[in-house]
Amino acid sequence: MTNSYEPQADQPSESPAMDAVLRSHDVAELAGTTPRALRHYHAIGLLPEVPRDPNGYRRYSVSDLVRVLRIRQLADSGMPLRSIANALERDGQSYDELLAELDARLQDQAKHIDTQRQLVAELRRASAHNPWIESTERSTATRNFDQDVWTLVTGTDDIGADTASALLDTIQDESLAEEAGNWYREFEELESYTHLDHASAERLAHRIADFAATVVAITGLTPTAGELPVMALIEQMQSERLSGAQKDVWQRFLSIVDQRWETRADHEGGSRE
Amino acid sequence: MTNSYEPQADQPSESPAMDAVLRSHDVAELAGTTPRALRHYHAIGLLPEVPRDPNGYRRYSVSDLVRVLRIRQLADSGMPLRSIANALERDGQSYDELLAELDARLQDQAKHIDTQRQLVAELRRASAHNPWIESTERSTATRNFDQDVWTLVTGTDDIGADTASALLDTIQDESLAEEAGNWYREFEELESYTHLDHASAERLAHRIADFAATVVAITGLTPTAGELPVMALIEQMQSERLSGAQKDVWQRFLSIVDQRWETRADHEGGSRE
DNA sequence: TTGCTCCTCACGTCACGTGAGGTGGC
DNA sequence: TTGCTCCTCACGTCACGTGAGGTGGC
Repeated sequence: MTNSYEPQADQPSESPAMDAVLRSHDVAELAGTTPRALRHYHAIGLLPEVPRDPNGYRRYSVSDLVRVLRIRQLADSGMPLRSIANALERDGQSYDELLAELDARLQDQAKHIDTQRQLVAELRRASAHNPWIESTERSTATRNFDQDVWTLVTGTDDIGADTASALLDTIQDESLAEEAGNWYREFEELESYTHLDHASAERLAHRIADFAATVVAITGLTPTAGELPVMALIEQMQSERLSGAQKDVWQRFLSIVDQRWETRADHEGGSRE
Repeated sequence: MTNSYEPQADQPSESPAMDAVLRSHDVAELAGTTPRALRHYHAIGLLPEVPRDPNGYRRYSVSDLVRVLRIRQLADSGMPLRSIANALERDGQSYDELLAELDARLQDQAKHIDTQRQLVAELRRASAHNPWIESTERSTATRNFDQDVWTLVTGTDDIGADTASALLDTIQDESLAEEAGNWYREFEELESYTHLDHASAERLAHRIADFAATVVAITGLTPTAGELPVMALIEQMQSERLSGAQKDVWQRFLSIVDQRWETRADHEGGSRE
């Protein structure tokens, strides 16, 4: 296609014969797309079929190019192809309404992405500073277990990630971290034992219960957390993966906490309902 | 699944039997998704197959639930499923790098949406105030033609939409709008004529050329725009859609402009190259 | 004859939703 | 027997990209 005149001798006309042929490649390039995309538009009826050359090549007019340009303007703006045909046959007023709707949808998408980025930020924060959970002092099995508990707590809706984080922060407090580390190490060492003698089990269970009491006192949390569905899941995971000795100690720990709590509730004349 | 103990008589164990079965619906609900999605994860190998009940139902453990929760956390954050398996078996350091990459991609997406919204805004501005083009004084054919020229000019890369807008604004200037409307109405009335007598054609062509000279003087644009590829397209569209009389007048107009320009270039001793 | 552009199928993409058709336990 | 949940195919979605296989003009 050139800018020069090419008068056709056989066809006298006052205007020059500007019959240079636009083929799919030309139209596509001018509109910033590909021949394949044009065929796609034909296939879905968005772009009417155009006449063919004897060899089957499509012959586009400038008017066809204009339609393709408009299709691309709207598609590049994020409008789905099946809305575009409709949009192009509207007049100013309702055309603008369509664009307003499109903009609203784009705004929703932007908000959604923003939400996703906040989730990513939360995941990064959680994985970055969870020294208690990530501590390399612990065995792989223990670490995996703790990470899974963390996922259960933060991933289900029962307990907010905030509450869980606050709890972890409390435990990581200097005055508590050492004692936590001590009983947890003992507990971890039971990993490969199916049984434990009564006295040792009771001793460790009480130690954990004392620690729990301290945490409860500091945070103001109540042990009724045991009634949350997610706690049932955690208990079931314990039965799936803890050793016999560990399960024994943990059951004793839970019994002690229950007893103490009931005693206290009686004293205060309160009820747990 | 309840929080109560259900000891199994045949199987003495120190820990309660927490063997409540998690089925696809349970796991899906706890993780905020659907059984169908879980089957999909199995199918693509993201979630290992789990044991079945005699009736073929899948039996999930809490550990399986944990994996699903992690899958959903990442998927909700916008990570594609095929990256998630990889992400879940990494340790802290490289896991965080993956999340950083994810965040970068999300940021790109946000920018893309922002670009799209700017395009929508441009389209709305263009359709909102183009009184010259949208004027109901003109015939449908003329209006369509002008709109198509506008699309060609703004949709291809030759001329910036800014330059085009500035040109339109100039024409819409009060001192020019009336004369523009006058000759354009005359030109439009030739819509259904194939021929026009020599004198009338010359008179109208000169009138248009005078107007063009005024615009050129005001805007400082040079008539070399005729050498741009998009001008060839516009000329071809004229040959596709203008009447014989209109094409005649337009060719005369172009000749007059060319002559005047060459004369002036000679006077100034300049050249158009 | 080789290279280039065009053509028509037709599969693949992404994360499931949605029937279709069938089965097991209340 | 009816209703519910689960199961396995298998198609549809969105806008083309990407070969596969073939043809016409230089």
